[in-house]
Amino acid sequence: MSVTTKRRERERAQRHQLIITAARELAEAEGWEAVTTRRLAERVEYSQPVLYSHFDGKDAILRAVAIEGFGELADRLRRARPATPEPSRALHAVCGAYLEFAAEQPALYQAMFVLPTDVKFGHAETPPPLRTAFNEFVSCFDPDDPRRELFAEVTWSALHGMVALSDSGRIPPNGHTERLDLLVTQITATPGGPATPQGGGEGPRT
Amino acid sequence: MSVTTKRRERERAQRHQLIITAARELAEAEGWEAVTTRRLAERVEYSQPVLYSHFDGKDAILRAVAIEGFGELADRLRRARPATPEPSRALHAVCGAYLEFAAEQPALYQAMFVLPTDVKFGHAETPPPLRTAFNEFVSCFDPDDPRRELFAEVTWSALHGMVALSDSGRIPPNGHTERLDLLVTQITATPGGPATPQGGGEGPRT
DNA sequence: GCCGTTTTCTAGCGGCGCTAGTTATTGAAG
DNA sequence: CTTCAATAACTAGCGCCGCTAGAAAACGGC
Repeated sequence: MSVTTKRRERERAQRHQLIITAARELAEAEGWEAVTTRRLAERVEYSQPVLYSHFDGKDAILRAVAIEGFGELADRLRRARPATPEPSRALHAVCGAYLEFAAEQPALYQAMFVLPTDVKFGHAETPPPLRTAFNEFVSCFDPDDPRRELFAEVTWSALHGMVALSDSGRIPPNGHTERLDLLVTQITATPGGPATPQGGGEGPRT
Repeated sequence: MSVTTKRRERERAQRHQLIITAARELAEAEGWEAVTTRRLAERVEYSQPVLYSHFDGKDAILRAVAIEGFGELADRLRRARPATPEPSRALHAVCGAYLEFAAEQPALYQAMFVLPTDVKFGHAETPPPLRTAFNEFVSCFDPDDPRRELFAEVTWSALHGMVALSDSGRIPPNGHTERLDLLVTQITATPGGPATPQGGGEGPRT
């Protein structure tokens, strides 16, 4: 392999990343509906078919953006979760970081969790960063609780619901702090409570 | 106004509904991405421009479908919530009905809560059925609790998160029963648990 | 039976994702 | 230094999209 070939491959890799970044920036600036192959090509200063020499199609570009996002989210959540033994605080920190991430980069979040995708979740071929991100939630719960994954799922669902609903204008975003606080309080609460002794098998059984 | 004019208006109203129903059925059968104005026109056996004499555009048709859905959801939730004083059971019933609704008619649900919309939520001009539906959640909580709306918001968010994530293949749908049970248990739990009577202002103020 | 209004249709615009076929570029052999 | 096969990039175009202008048809009132 000649030295020039090497250079070409390097340039090609750079352009690959350039496309991803351009798509992401364009989406963040004007929304995903503005990200067309024509506009994207114009932005990277190449013709349209060049995109198809790097990706299988528009969906693949979107997927690449999403995967990039998974890594960044995982980093962020890991940094947020302090090595505190107190579960409530750790969970609050992780959930807060999640909401921040979604609020700061709504288009990226959409690519990851809203737009149709064929990225496998909870599967064998799930992107490792995605698993890592989810595990940050799991790690906030008691390691001895066999239901900690379930707790993580419900927590994540609630957060995603908040993000999705506020992002599409279905709930006002200013109540997020209160919702976050309430969510964490309730998810870490012990059922039964002082005032409501609903027998032993509280809740309709799992 | 002549009698024939009346007939024409009646027929026109029927066609209006026909378009909405056709859009809904087509979406439910093949997904919203398959609902194009051309296919829709073909289905109602009129030419494409006729759609635009009934609606301002494709978005308006979608909005009409969503509003129809709000009414049906409100009915469903109202029927589900029994006149039980026990909050946990009522909430479980309403949440269960919500998830059923979403699972049975995923495309309708998407039109209501996922696809971009300009329907006003939590506003003055919010469609009444939508308010009604949301109030079914609110009514599950203690009328004396000033935070019952907040509780309803968080509950709804969590449900929506479950629906959205499972609908797009991001969490497996078979865990829904467990997630529902856990959500209701936690949301109706008293924070602090049996051992921690949390004084008056539990949680970081609202 | 005619005419103005209203309704409906045909045809087409610009833009979409994507691709076939052609041109330009380039590294290496003669 | 020239020539040539291979590679890279482009132009042009396909079928589809949402939407609309202008023609054609249907129809009520006289």
